[in-house]
Amino acid sequence: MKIAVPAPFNLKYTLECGQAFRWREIDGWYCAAVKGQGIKCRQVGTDLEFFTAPQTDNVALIRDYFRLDDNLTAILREIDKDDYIHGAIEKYKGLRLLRQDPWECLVSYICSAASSVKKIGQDVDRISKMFGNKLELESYLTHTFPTPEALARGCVADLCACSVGFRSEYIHEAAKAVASRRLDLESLRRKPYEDAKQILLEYKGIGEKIADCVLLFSLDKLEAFPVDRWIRRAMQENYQECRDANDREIRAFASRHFGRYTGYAQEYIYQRIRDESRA
DNA sequence: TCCCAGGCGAAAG
DNA sequence: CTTTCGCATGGG
Repeated sequence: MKIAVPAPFNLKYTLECGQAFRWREIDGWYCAAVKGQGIKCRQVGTDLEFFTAPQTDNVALIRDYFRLDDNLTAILREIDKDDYIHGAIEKYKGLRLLRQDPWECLVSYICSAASSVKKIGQDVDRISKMFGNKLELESYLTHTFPTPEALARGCVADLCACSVGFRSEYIHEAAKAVASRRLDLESLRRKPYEDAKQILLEYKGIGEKIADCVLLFSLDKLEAFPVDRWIRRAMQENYQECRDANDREIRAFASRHFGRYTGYAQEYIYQRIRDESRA
């Protein structure tokens, strides 16, 4: 299956920027399990070629997951407020936020605390292999991310075996909350950003940064601006107003500086600071 | 071997 | 209220 994607669109930047953790590049194709479906895809110019399974040719899934309805040109124009982010926009133009599954996103970012992008992917893979279902797509073998019920049924020791360490109890508690309907992640999509965030903050292991990541990467809160150690450094070093700012002040500055799409600004800045410090 | 990693919660100031 | 420290584990 092949669809034309709206420019700008860059699949590599979108899948390798560190917002999602289970994509693997094999022979020029990106493969992953997304929302219970296997996806294998590649970009050829302005086309996105893909396979999905077990539902074949699932265009709706692709359009939703890659946020193809976002007018990225208009969004980038709106956040292009200064030289620093302008440089990031020029270099990473086509990077799109994803609309991930909220449950997988929540667990992934609970795993992200004091970890690395590589290890998070390993953790989520181990969790999927232990608790998820087998999935085959065009000879690519993987596992779906487990349902909250599957994780809630498991024990904390099994999660520990996935090498998530001190995060295992946080994950298990979240699984029980979602499986029991005490926490309805999908309902947060319809609530105002601040209300949704306060609900997530009630759970152990979910702080300001992780809540913002879940809201931004899976629940359509483009006004969220997750502040991690990299973003903190980038903002303090490049914005006079943030020189001595704490995380709360950095979020407040970003919100008034970049406007309603500050979450997109965060992802472009994250890419720039990561690339420049890798050198 | 040592240090760091898309933080967080609890203790201490 | 803000700052400091311990936390499990794997990778560089």
